[in-house]
Amino acid sequence: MSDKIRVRYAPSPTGYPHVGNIRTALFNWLFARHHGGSFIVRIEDTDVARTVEGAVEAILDGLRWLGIDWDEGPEVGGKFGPYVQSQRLDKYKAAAKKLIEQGDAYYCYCTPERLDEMRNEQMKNKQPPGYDRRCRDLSVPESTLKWMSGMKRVVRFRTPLAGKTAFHDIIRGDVSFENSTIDDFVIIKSDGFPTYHLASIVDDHEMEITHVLRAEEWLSSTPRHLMLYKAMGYKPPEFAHLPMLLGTDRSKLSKRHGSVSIIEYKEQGYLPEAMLNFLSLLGWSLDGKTELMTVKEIIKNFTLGRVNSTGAIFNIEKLDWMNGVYIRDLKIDDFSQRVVPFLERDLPPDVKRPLSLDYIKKIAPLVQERVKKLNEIAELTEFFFIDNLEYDPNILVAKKTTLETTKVILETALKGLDELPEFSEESLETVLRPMAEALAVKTGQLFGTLRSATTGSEVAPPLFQTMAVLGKERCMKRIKEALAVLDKAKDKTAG
RNA sequence: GGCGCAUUCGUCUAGUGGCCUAGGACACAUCCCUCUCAAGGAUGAGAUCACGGGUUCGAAUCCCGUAUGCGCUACCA
Repeated sequence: MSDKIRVRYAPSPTGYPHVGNIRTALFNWLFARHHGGSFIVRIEDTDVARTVEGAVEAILDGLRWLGIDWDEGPEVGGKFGPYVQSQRLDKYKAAAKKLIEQGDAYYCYCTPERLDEMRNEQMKNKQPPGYDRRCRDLSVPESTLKWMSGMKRVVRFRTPLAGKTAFHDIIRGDVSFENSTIDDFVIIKSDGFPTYHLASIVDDHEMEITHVLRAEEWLSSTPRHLMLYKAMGYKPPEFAHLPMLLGTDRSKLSKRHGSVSIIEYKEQGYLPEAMLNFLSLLGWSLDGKTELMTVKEIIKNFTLGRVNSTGAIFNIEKLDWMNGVYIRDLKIDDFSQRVVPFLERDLPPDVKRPLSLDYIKKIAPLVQERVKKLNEIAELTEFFFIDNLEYDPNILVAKKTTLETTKVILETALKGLDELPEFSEESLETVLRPMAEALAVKTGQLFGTLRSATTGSEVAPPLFQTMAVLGKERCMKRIKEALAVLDKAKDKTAG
């Protein structure tokens, strides 16, 4: 590995950026950065029918969000460009032409219908499905005649009928396949576009890729790629097939397992640094003990030797925990700023926008250690932003107290607060704690009732801090409203 | 069906022949702290290392077989 390492991430823009895919990108990037090599992004848009508009942008956004930067590729260019396969068709055509001329590939005129029929027949007879090589030995005149008559054709690779194709996978060790189990696969489709097999080997060669790190699902097609490298006279790169990301049922992670797009995780309020840390631990480990690491530390320690070969279930509970750790670790100003877009998005529409950053900075410390995801914050802090609380009288009355005592509690508190010269966490505590004793109720009962009155909820951040942020005026107003609600409830029970 | 890869607590993993009566983390349980919720601290439960054979003085670790899971088997990547 003394030569400069060059790796690539080659997504196909057929939809949202899947986390499994992004994990592959991450491992490539970590590997490149660890070794001081280059990380290249190449768009593999050779399937015209499945290409989705906006997918490229979404994929690049996902990478940018995580802080994965690329040295060559879309937007940044590079000396091996273009980095979009649909703009490199001439290269694949030239490669196919060379293969045909050498006798390593041939035109096939079989129709999709015929191939379908053939496969069904093979399945019915419990034969391994595969192309029956009908066009393999078509003579040049025969082929030309079919072409002139307007028949569609593809180009297939002439797979050796015997022998073995063996290679060394960095993660899995020595792997070998019988050539007889590999059929004559298509390299150029009838629309003139190459298949992945041809396009990737041509590009990997031209872009001087030294290591191909991709998901395990590609392991079985590696012998095809090796055959192509050999036929083209190219030196193949090293291969490392990464373990796959699995859903909870151990099948390949997909939409039906829940959120799979990296963008969805961003929108739910996962921190990119937490996501990156978590993803890096799916199939790789430092020592089995160290789990919380900065990107720098991960890069410093990332080696293929510590990548394991077993598929990993995407365990969202652990991600949630880790995200909570990262949230708690944030400096308060940083945390406040990250919270802003989530509050802007999630708070009720009648809350006036734009929100005040100064006000958010006061609220933020109260919830920072209470959330695992940023999208939980709006619900937790809504009472700081809305004008009118809706009280459930039941939550105002603390456990083991009566409606009457509750009224006394609120009235006493109201008086006590009114006399407070200064409305701060400390002053509130000094006046409220003795008040419980004077009222002969437990602090929990007093604080609970006040919490419900000032926040409208039984669960909220610590009382004194919360009230201090709310301010004297709002607290008093809310306590009065609570009292009114209590009166109404009393009338109802009486009447 | 064929071919390939994989198999350590529910989950992510450590382990590369003796340090393993298998370690860490998440989740879970109990307790402590406590104005609720969190956070934090402590403790605990949880794995006959898929199974069966070998090799070896000694195996989670090496070999073989079986089972199971997953992947591929497209003019998708």
